[in-house]
Amino acid sequence: MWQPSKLELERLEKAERLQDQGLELYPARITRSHRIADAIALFLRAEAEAQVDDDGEHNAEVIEVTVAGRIRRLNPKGKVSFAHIEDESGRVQLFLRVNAIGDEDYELIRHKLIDVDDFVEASGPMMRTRTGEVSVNAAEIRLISKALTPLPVVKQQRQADGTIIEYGEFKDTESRYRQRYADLAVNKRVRDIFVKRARTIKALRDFLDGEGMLEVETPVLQPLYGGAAARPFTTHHNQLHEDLYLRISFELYLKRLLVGGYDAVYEIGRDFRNEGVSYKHNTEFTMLEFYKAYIDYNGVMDITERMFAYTAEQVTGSSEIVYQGALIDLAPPWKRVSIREAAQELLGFDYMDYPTGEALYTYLHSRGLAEGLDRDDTWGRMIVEHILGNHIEHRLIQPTIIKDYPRDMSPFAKRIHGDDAPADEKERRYIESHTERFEFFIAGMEMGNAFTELNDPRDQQERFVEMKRLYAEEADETTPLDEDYLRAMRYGMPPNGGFGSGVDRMVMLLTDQTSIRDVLLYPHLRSQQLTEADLRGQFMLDAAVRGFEYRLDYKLDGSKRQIALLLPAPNVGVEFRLANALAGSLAQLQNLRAAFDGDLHVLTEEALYAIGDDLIAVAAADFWRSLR
RNA sequence: GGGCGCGUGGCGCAAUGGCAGCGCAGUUGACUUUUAAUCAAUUGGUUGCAGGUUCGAGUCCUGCCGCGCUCACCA
Repeated sequence: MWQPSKLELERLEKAERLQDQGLELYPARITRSHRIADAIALFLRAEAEAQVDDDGEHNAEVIEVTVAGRIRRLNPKGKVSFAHIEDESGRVQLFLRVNAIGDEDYELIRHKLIDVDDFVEASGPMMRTRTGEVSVNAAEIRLISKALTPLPVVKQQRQADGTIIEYGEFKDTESRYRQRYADLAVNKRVRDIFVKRARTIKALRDFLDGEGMLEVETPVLQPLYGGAAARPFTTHHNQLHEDLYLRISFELYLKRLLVGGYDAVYEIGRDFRNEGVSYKHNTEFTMLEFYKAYIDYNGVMDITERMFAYTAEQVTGSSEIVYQGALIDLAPPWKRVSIREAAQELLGFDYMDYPTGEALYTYLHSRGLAEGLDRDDTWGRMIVEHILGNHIEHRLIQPTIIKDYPRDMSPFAKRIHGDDAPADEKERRYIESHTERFEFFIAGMEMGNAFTELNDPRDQQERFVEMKRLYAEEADETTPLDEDYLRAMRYGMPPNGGFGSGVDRMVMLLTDQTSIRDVLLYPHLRSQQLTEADLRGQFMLDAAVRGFEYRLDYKLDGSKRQIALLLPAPNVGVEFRLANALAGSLAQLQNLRAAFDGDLHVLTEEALYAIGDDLIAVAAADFWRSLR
C-alpha cells in the first residue's frame, strides 16, 4: 500500500484543499476543441493571412481554442503567470492574467494548488506574448487531473537555433525502465522512439501486404517448439494436464500453411527465448517471418533489400540512415557474398582447404585467430560462429548479405544447387556441404536469416536426426523431432523461400539506439528487492483488508542495535515493542508478516526481550490476534 | 555464469577514513510579458541491504540485492 513521501503529502494536502473548494480533481468530461499542434497551426495560418488595414493594424482572425494537457512548466507571478502545457502533439504556453481568469482561479495558480505535472484544460484566444511566443490567452483554466506524485524534474532551455538543452535530466536507466511511464512523460525523445517503432511495424505490414502476402497468426503456446536453436520457456495447461512451450519461432507453423495452399504468408509477433540478455537480446522479442512459394533465397534477398529500403523511407524519410555516426545506405542492391568469399576477402584464406574441424582449428590457431574457439566444435560451427561471428560480422557496417552456410548449421535449408556439377573435387565437396541460406548484417549486427526452404520430407527427417546426433550432448533439451511437421511436408510443400528477422533490431537501426532495451517499452528486468516502504505497505494492506485502522512503524534503537515495532491502534491503545529483532532484515520482516496468518500462542512483552530473532514473528502474530 | 564499474534527499551530482554538502524541484513571501524567470527565507538524507575492520566508515574489507558495460551462451 502506498506510503506517501513528503512531496506527495504536500500534494495530497493541496488536493484536499482543492476539494474543499468544491473543485472536482478528476472530472469525467473535458471539452478540448483542438490538439495543441493544431491550435498553433491554425493561429499561424490566420496570422499569415491577416490583412494590414489602413491604420496599419493587423486584422488576424481570432482563433478561439480549448486545449488540454500536462503542465510541464509553471512560472507563477503576482498578477500574471505563465505555464507550458503539453499533449502528444506538442507544447503551448498559457498566458494567465488575473484580470482574465478571475481572482479565485488565479489564486490556484499563484499558490501552486495547481502544480507542474497536473493536467489542465484552458480556453481562450490564441495570441503572441510580448516576446513573440505563441500562447493561449486563457480566459478559463480548469484542473482535469491532479498529479499526486511529482515527475522527475527536467528543465529545458530552448536555444536561439531551436536546439533544446536539458537540465536535471531523468537518466537513471534502472528507474527509467522500471517506471517507463515517467520516462515517457518526461523524455520526449523516448516517446519519439516508440512512435517510430509503431511506424516501422506498420511499414513492414504495408510492404508485405503489397507483396501479396497473407498475414496470419499461429500459436504462441506450442506442444513442441522448433524452428530455431534456443531453449524455450515451459508452462503448463492445468485442465489438459499438458506441458506447453512458449514459441521460439513461427517457422514450422507458417510453412505448414504453404502445404495448405497459401502462396505466401507472414507473421509479426512475439517469440520467447530462455537465453541470456544483451544489448541485442531480450527474453521476449518481436519477430517477423515470411514464407513465399515459388521463389528461392535469391528471391528472398530481393524482397529483403526492398523491404528494408521501403521501411527506412517510411520511418525516417530516406533509405539512407545514420547509425552511431555512420552513414548507411539501405537502397538495393546490397553486397552479396558467400561466407567463403567473405573469409577469403577479409581474412585471406579458403576454409575449404581445411575441410575438418581439426584442420580448421589448427590453421586458425596458427594464424592467431583461434582465441575463444573451442577445438571440439563442429566444422560448421567454427565457420559460422567463430569465423563469421567473431571475425567478420562486426566489420559489416553497410548492408551485406552473407550466403551459403555449412549444412550442419542449417537444418531447414536446401543444399546448394549449382547449374552443373563441378568437376573439381574441392568445389564438389563445397556444394555438397553447404546450403542455400543467408544472413544479412547492418551496422555490424545480424539482422535476419533466410533460406531456400527444405521441402523434401525425407531429407528433412534426415536433418532432424543429424541435428540430434551432432548437438545432443550439448543441448539441455534436444530439439524435438516434429512428426506432424514432417507429415505436413509429405502431403507436398511447394518450393519456397523463407525469411526471419528481429524487428527490435530493425527499430534500433532506424532510431539510432545501441540497446534493445531502449526500443522496448518494458524491457525485462529482475524483480526488485522489497524495500522497507514496500513491506510497510504490505502490513498496511493486510490491516486494511482485515478492517483495522492502524499504523505500523518501526525504528532502530541504536544503543541496543534493536528494532522496535510500534503498532499503535486506535481504540486498542496498544504500543507494542518487539526487541532484539531483525535489525532491519527484510527477509525476517517478511517472515514476520507471513506469520500473522499462523496459529501461535501468546507471549508477553517481557518475554520478547528474552527470545531470539526467529521468535519475533511468533510474538507479532499473537499481537495481531489480540487486536481481533 | 565470469570480469569491470555503479548504487548518497523527488531528479541531477559532491564529499584525502574525521560535522553528509550543492543545484534543480518542494515550502513561505514578493513580482501584470516570463520562458532553466528572478529575489529573500526555508523543509527534507539511519548514503541499496546485512555483517566486519577502526577511537571514528558514504569512503576500507566480506556477503547479498539491483542496474550498466563486457565476455561466455544464443545450430
